[in-house]
Amino acid sequence: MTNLQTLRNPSNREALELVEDAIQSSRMLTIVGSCEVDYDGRASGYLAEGERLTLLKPDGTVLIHQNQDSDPVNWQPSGSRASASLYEDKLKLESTRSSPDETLEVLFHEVHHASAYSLQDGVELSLYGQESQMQERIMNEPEVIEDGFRALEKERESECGRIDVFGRDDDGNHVVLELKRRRVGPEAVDQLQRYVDDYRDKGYENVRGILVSPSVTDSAMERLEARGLEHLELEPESMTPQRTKSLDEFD
Amino acid sequence: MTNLQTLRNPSNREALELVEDAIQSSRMLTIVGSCEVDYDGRASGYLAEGERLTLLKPDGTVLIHQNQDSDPVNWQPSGSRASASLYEDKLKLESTRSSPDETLEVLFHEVHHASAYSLQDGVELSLYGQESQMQERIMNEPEVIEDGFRALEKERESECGRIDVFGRDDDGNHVVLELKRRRVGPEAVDQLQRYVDDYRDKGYENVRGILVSPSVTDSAMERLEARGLEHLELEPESMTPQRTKSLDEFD
DNA sequence: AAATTCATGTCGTTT
DNA sequence: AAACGACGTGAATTT
Repeated sequence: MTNLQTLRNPSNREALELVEDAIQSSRMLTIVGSCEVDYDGRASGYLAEGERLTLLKPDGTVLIHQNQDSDPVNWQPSGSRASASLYEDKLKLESTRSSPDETLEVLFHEVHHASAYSLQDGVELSLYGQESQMQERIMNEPEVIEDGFRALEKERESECGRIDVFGRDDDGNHVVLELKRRRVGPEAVDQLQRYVDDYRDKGYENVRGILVSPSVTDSAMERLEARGLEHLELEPESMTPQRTKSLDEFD
Repeated sequence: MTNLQTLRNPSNREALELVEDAIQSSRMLTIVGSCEVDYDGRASGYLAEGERLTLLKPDGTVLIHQNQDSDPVNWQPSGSRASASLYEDKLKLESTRSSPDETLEVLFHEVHHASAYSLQDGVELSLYGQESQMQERIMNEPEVIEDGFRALEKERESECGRIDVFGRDDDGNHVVLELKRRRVGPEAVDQLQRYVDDYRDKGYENVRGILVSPSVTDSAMERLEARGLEHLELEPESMTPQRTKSLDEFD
């Protein structure tokens, strides 16, 4: 890694120089110090003075992290534009974006530590066990749904969103599948229902709706039954269908 | 701030010492270096070697950030437990959690910079413009919904979730309100419908459902009309109801 | 621990 | 830019 710069207990003026340099040269920047934060945009917020870690990325992302929690206490998403200045002898980091118009102001009373990094990283994460992989599996092996099922199309358009998988069963019924990678509640039933409604409105008859997921909550199952919709148990990770009980397993 | 420790281009053995010390003493830790990452849990993933910034918080949170994006490329949420070791001369940071069982392994080939911080911060964010504030406003000033509306209860239980606001109108109808702080699509209509269904199932008659939000999409409006549900325009931030047209504004 | 919902959600994709 | 849905969503709240 080239260009690692660090300041320990700098004056706010020294810190400003590093911050402006990091923004200019598109380097990742960390600032640890005592600050207060103002946010105004979709909502508005104020965070009184305290010690936090602020991260400014080359793409404009700003993250302010406290001692706890995955989520930053304040932030600005990628595409925002940052600038720094001195305000009453304090270091002010300002980030703005548009649509929606939002501003984030971080006022550092004291900077304890600031660093700028040039990170070399072109690698992307490979992730397994997503809904898209359930979809591929079903397109390739439609029999995991049921004998005689034919998967005709994925991402088929409807009036209110895309249908994960559309197909036909052995009896010639149309079948709408809604896939979920994890256990789901009644909102997933309603999502399936929207697509089924849509095809019935278009004049299709004999439309079955099947929710495909590892499991569903009780209230989701009630709602499925009330609407005449079905559930099929399927795991995303191993992508193996419901395992039948072994001979040693009794009720 | 007490106890700021920093290592620049340390050996992996030196870095290990700092990491273990930070974990032991519950300090915030940043590690910038070249690493590969393995994740296994609800899904599984692999991130090949590259330079990133890793953040380990005192509460067990782990965040691995690349040059871009708000979201970490890999992470472990708060409550996870971290440990460090040397593995084939490399620094291995391992974090595990249970329910769900998940493990994250960060293998540093080279550490460029590592720092540990004790952050003093007991302050919480004050945030305005949330749904809960729309709710309070409506409980206090029910006339923002309509003349004669009485707000009887918030967070009232139903079979499938809590109703934001439950009340009665001037004609004695029961009224279910679903509040949203921003523009919403058809899924919000279905959420409202679930609560209305539930009260009708319980034998209530004359149940009105009103979606309260700054605006709705076209498909949401269609679905509202098809279901006989209503929409009321209300902003979360200023919390002022839909402004009536001034005399200068014509169609 | 399970269920439910909000969120300044963020992010990807398509229209 | 708007709409729509997935996400290893996270976080809060209640049962």
